[in-house]
Amino acid sequence: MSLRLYNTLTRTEEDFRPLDPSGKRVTLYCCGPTVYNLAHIGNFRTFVFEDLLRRHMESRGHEVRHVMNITDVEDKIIRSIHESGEDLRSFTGRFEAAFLEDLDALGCLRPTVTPRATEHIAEIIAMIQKLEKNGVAYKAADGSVYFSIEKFPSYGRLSRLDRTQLKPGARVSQDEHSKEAYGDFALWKAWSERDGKVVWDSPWGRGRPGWHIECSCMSTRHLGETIDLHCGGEDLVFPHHEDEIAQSEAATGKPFVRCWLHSAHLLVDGRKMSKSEGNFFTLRDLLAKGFTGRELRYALVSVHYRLPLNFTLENLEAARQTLRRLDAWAERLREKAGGATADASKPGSLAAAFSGALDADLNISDALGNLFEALRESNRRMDGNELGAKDAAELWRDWKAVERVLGLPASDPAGAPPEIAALAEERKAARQAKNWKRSDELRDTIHAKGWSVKDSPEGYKLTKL
RNA sequence: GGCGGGUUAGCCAAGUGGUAAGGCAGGGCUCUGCAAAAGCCCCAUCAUCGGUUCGACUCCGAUACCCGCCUCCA
Repeated sequence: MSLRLYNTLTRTEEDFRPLDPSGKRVTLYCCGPTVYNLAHIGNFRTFVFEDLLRRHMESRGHEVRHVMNITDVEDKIIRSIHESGEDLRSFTGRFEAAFLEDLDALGCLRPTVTPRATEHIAEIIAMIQKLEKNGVAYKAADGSVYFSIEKFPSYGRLSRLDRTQLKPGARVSQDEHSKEAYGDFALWKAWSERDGKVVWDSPWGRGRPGWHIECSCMSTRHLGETIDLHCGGEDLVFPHHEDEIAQSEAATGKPFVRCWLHSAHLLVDGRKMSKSEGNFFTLRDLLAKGFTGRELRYALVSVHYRLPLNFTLENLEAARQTLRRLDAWAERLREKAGGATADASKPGSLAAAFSGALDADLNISDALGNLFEALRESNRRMDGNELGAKDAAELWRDWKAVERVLGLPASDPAGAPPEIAALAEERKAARQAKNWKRSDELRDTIHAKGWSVKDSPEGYKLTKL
C-alpha cells in the first residue's frame, strides 16, 4: 500500500512518490515561524501536523530531509525593535530559542535544518538578479524590486485565483504604491527610515528582502530546485505560496514543489484566536495551567490536519484522560510481557493497521480507532487471563511503534521527593495495621502537597497532580 | 461578488450505495477498608426537503446554517 496525500495543487489525493529514484529520500520544506513573539497553539497545530507527517514517512522507511525556515527579518520584527531599540539578532534570537524549546516540549523532532533568512541574503540577492535577467522583475521608482505576475502566466494556479481579477482591497500596503500592477509583490524592499539599522547592501541600493523570497531561496539552497513536499497553514496558500511558486519557477524554469500540503486553522471555542477575545493561548499559557506538552500534542495531533480544529480546555482535559488510559494499558502490557521478546522483524496487526490508516492522507481518526480497538480487545483478554506473555510482548512492540509515530513524549516518571515517599510509606504501614483513620489522614496530607496516591493489589502508586 | 471547506450522539470525530469506527463525558457492573485508579458492558440512524436506486448517511438537485481565503496571519 502506498502513501496518499492531498495535494493542494491538484485538489486531489495522490500517490506519494519521492523524486529520489530509489524512492527513499524525501525533501520536505515547512514554512516556519516569524520570530517576533511566542508562537501560539494555532501555529503549533501546523508544526505538529508536519511532525506527524515526517514521523509517519520515517516509519515507512523514508529518509526525510526536513527544512524549516526561521523568518528573522520582517515588518513586525522591525516594528518591535524600532520601539525597544533592541538589536535585531538578540531580539529574534530570544523568540527563536523559545520556539525550539516549545517544539521539544511538544515532542516535535527538530527539523534537519532551521535556516535563518538573514543568513541567506546573498542567495536572495542572486535569485532576484536571476529574476531580473529573466525579465520578470523590475525596479520601481521607490527603489524596491517587484515581481511582475503578468510575466508568469500560471500565476494563481495554486490558490485558484484569477490573476487578472486581483483587485485592490482595503488592505493594500501603503508603501507599495510604486508597483506596476496590483498583484505584483516585493522581492526587495528599499530602505526606509523605519527600518533603522536593519539593512543590507544590494545591486538596487540599501534595503531588505521581501517576505516570500526567503522561502524560495532556502528551499532551493537546502533541498534543491524541485522538492517533494512543501507544507504550511492554509492561510499561506495565497499569497505566500503562490508567490514562492512564481519566483522559484521563473528563476529556475523547473517545477518548484511536487506536492503542497496545507493544514486547516485552529479555532478556540469556535472562534479565531485573538488576544482581545481572551482566547489566545501559547504553549506556555497551557503549561502554566498545569497541562503538559504531551497532552497538548495529543489534542492537536488527534484531529485530521485538513479539518478545522476547535480547541477548548475541555478537549485538552479529554486528551489528558485518553493518555492516562493509554499509559495504564501500556504499563499493563509491559508487565504482562515480562521478559518475553517479540519478533522484531515483522509488525503486528496493530502496527500495520495504524500505519495503513495513516497512509490514507494521515487519517489519524481511523488510526486511533484501530489503536483503541486493540487496546480494548487486549484488555479483555488480560482480564480473562487469555493473553500470553509473547502476545503481550508483540502488542507492546507495536504500541512502541505507534507511540513513536504519534510522537508522544514519554510521560515524566520523576519519582516523588523523599518527603512524599516517606508519607506514602507511613500510610502503607498504617494500612497494613488497618488503621484506616491514620491512612486517610496521610492520603489527605499527601494530596495537599500536590501528589495523589492510589492503591492497587501490587501496592500504592504516587502521581503528581 | 469570486474560489474553497463543512453540517454524524452532550462534546470531539471516522466511515461507506447494503443497513453507523474510535475518544471524552454519562450510566451500569467488577475490583476495593473507604476512595481513587483500572477493567468490562451500555449509550446515534448521520442539518432540512425532494430525486435516482431493490436499497442512501453515503449519488444528484434545492434549502438552511457555519467557516476559510481573495495580499497581517500556521
